Amino acid sequence: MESNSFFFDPSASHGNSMFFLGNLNPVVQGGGARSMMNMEETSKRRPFFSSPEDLYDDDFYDDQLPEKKRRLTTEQVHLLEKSFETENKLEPERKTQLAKKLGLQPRQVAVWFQNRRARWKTKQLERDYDLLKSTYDQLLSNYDSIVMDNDKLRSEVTSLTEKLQGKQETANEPPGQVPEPNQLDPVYINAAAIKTEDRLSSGSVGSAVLDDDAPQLLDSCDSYFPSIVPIQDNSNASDHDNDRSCFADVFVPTTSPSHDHHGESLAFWGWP
DNA sequence: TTGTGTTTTATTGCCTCC
DNA sequence: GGAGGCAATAAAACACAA
Repeated sequence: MESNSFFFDPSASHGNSMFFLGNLNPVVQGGGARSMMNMEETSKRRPFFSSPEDLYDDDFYDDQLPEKKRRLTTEQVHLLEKSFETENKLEPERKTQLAKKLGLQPRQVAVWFQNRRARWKTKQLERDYDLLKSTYDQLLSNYDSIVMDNDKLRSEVTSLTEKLQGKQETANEPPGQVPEPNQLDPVYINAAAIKTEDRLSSGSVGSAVLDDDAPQLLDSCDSYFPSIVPIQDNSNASDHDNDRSCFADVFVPTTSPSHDHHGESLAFWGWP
């Protein structure tokens, strides 16, 4: 099985387990331990899982490339992936079983799962970010079209108001002849319609002209999107959730995602 | 071939849970 | 206090463009 076939031979007399787990060979350690090595020590480094006997074996030097941090074979990775799909946490029994099956140290299996969970979490974060971004973009586009509609309606109201005032002035011209408003007159109907509509649409500038009794709201985020801003109580949200924008609460998922075997991410986002 | 960026394997240190 | 998880990190292995 290629150059690293010894991975699959747990019965081999290398004593790999002790050699690896017992840290008897500092030159094969990674991370901080390695960083402390000088150049001379580095040049003497031997492959992973080599036994003291191997180090004196010429054939060993022929067979094994120096400085090897061996990757798992595709078969090993495949089996580990399958196992990870079933359950992303590793109970001691399963770890031992998998290690035996793969010819790896239980520690290696545990490390692989640890790293795999980290990779999965990163991917999940990317997916969540993409989802949030597309939701945000869609909301932004909706907001823009609503603003445009609103501007259009406002200018319509203004022009109709001006027309109405002009008509009234013309009608008042002959002294002593103040006609009763004819309820069938299109102008009257229009004005009444505007008045009703204006009451329904809170915060229109036009309402100030037509109806001083209508509620006067500030032209703010709150006034135009009352249903968006305070959707739900976020009192138990984390600290960084408190500095939210007008749209922040819109991103609350409408349904809780189902708990799958990767429940870790759900917890990460604070979902129950 | 070589420089550089990415992925994978592994360690370390800290934290939490039992 | 030991076991296990996670974040941060190192370093080998790998991919790939110039």
